[in-house]
Amino acid sequence: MKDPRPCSIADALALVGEKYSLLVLREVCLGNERFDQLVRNIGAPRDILATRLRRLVEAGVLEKVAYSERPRRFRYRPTRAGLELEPVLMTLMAWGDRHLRGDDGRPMVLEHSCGNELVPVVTCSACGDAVEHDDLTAHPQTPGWTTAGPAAALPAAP
Amino acid sequence: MKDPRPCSIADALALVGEKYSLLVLREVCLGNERFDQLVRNIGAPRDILATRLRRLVEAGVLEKVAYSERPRRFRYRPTRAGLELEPVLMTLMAWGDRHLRGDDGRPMVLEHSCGNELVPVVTCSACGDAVEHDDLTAHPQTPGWTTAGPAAALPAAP
DNA sequence: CTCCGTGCGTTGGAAAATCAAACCCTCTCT
DNA sequence: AGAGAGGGTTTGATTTTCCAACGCACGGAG
Repeated sequence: MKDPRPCSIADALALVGEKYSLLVLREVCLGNERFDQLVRNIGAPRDILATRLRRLVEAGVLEKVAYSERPRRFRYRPTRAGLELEPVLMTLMAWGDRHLRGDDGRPMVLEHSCGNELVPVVTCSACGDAVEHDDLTAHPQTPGWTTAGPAAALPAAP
Repeated sequence: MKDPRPCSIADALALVGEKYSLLVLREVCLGNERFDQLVRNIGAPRDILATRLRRLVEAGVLEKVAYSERPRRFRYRPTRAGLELEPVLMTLMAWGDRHLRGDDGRPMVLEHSCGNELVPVVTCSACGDAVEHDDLTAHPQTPGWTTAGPAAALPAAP
């Protein structure tokens, strides 16, 4: 996943965008932290899951903790960085609920501590308003890149 | 990507979780809607990109619109459903900014209409508070599934 | 002690997806 | 006629995925 455009979305996806990675996060956030639970609940091949887990641990998203010596058994816990991926999961789930099923009911409902069913809304931390597409302006920080592309329509000849 | 657990996160990922799909969304949301722009800005092989675009169009996330007859030329525009994936992109970008770079500056800054740099926060639409992991309780809606797994620790024999 | 079951992976070979480069077609411009 | 842009498709090599089977370390039952 090499992306010509410098971009944190691409960088994040290079890490957690591989097949099953976000589902691993879903499970550990639900409290299912053991290898076999992950295999059963995600349906991933064991070898692939092992590979993903290694990567997520080395990236600091998960933590491999022994919950038993002799026999040595491990569980995978989300780190702070891992927990901070939950907003991604929530918005993804909300999108799936809205657009991928025809009111046959959601397969999972999240309850917020306020007592209501969680409907996640992305807001601007500065003004508190819900963020709409039209309210955004993108400012690339890398010289040579615009929102349109690399040195957009390069004018001068070499 | 068959997931044993009934889950909108898995369903959403089955559609937009393939390599490059979310980057396509990023580009069209930035206004880069032509095939060649997508190839250049994403760095995907042309054939794969063509495949992804077909899938996203047929799923109703993108719309293929001719912007020129003779020669026939197309652009890909986000539908309403496509635009509603932006919260996913925003939270993903924010996460990447926070955890994947050591303050060498973000590659892209989004400005909100309120005049401030956008820092996206996921809030509960009911109470308006920012959502933390510990504030959530999961309620599976599918009989046979708990947060722990399928018929968690099946007790009775067949 | 031997067999069974659990937990956590690794191994091997077949099947599928990805990749890069080349190719094709349709127009336009010079 | 030739060159170039736009929008893909084809080809063949390289990677990944997949899945079943195996390995190993233990604990308990018979």
